[in-house]
Amino acid sequence: MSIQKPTLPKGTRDFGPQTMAKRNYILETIKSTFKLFGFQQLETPSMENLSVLTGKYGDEGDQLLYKILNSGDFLKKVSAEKLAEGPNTVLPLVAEKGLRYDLTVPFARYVVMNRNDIVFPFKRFQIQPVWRADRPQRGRYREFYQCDADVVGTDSLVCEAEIILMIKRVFSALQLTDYSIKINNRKILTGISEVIGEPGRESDLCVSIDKLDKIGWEKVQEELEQKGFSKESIDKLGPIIDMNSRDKFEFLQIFLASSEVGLQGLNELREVFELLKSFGEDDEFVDFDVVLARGLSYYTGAIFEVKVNNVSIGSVSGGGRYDNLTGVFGLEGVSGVGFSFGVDRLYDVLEELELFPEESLKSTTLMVAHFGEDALSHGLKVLTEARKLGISAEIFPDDAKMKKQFNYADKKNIPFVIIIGSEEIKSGEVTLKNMQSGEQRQIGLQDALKQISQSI
RNA sequence: GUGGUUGUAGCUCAGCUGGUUAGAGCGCUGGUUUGUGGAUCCAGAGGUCGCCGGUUCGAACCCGGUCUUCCACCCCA
Repeated sequence: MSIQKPTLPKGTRDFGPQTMAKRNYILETIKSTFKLFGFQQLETPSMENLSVLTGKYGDEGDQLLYKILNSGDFLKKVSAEKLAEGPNTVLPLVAEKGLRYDLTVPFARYVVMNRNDIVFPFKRFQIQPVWRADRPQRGRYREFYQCDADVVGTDSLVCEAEIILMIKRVFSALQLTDYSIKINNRKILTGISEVIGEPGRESDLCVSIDKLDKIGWEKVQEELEQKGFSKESIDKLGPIIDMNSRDKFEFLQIFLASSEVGLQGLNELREVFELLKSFGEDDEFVDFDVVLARGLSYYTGAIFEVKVNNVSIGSVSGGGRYDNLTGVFGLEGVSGVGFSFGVDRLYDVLEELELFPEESLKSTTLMVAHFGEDALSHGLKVLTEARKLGISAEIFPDDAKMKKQFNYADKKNIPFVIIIGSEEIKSGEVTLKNMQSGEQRQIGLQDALKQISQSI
């Protein structure tokens, strides 16, 4: 029997202790911010019934869903004729569950199932892994975490403003100082498509315009042409693309004059900026970006996207307002606005900018090193005393050489070591060593612990 | 899903157009120091060269398949 090397499924990762420490630093910051703004946590199962998931993400999305093979004899319902009809017929017969693809659909399902108990507006946040059978790349995984916050059951633009505030709070807590929160409104895009003479085609327009940053204006024009946009329409788009320096509100007020919905979007956006002022906040970091589209087709109002400047990573957060979250599950009229932090990408950003604080890496504060059995049992009391004071402490559990014990403390980044041996047992004191400075001296246990608590 | 790319020690990589017992640095273990860690010095352990098959007298090297990695497209966080 040959021993096989264990491997991880494609596109999945382990998070080791150091990685987890850093991830938790990010996650805790986000979580506390959500809570501060009155959001409550929701968790839903990793698996949903396939009927809940399919058809919600388009044909491509369905391809990317992980399906779970039925337990037991999963071929029970598959006859030879059915099999001959191909995979689309067989799939529902062999799999009735799937792994969640995002957090929005499970959330919608939850809202519908609990509509009588939920008090609207309902503010929930949810931080859980999702799965997609995509082909992995850097920063793209088959299992990754989403970090969503949504408010449903209100049209108030206060929610939009608060999303901006939450993003600002999280980023400032993470010491990020160079980033921009891009904001736009889907209605403005609709208005633009009307004004240029291509009404109802804003989806196609959005998808192409969204690539402006990546591929440039020339290529966007080509793509639009390919999609059947007329030359005149595309030309009318020109002023929008290079309006960056002018007053956007002023310009669009005139440009969109003939489009009711466009003007409405413009007003909504204006109000969001007004609300920010009412909060006593400025619009630092906030950019009105007319060409921000986001590929997602279900946004109907505000659209957000956050980019950290001068790093190689794309957007780290995004979201928007949508109508009718729960319509597919038979509950009409529940609209909302939500956004999401890309934890994995934030991690990469902080790593690239070296912004993880030292403290986020420390595990144990104090380690007890000892010589032999007597010293070890003496050391256990030290642990108890330390833990009473809230100092995270551990003892080297084996009877090992000092060198080995110190090595362990060093590798684990433990800042303090208390040494116990026959001398200390005799004198009733302990030897406290500061691992960073290398200083050490014999003092009473309580003094030593006091010193440690003060330094953390 | 389409096209390409990568895979040698725990890690980062050498390995000449296929030729005996596959190398380095870092790390690891032990010693120098049987009461002291983090750049000293010495010694040592560790590899079915991703996996399966083929070509060959002979394969880490060539061919096919498969898995994995990364990249572009599609799409997306």
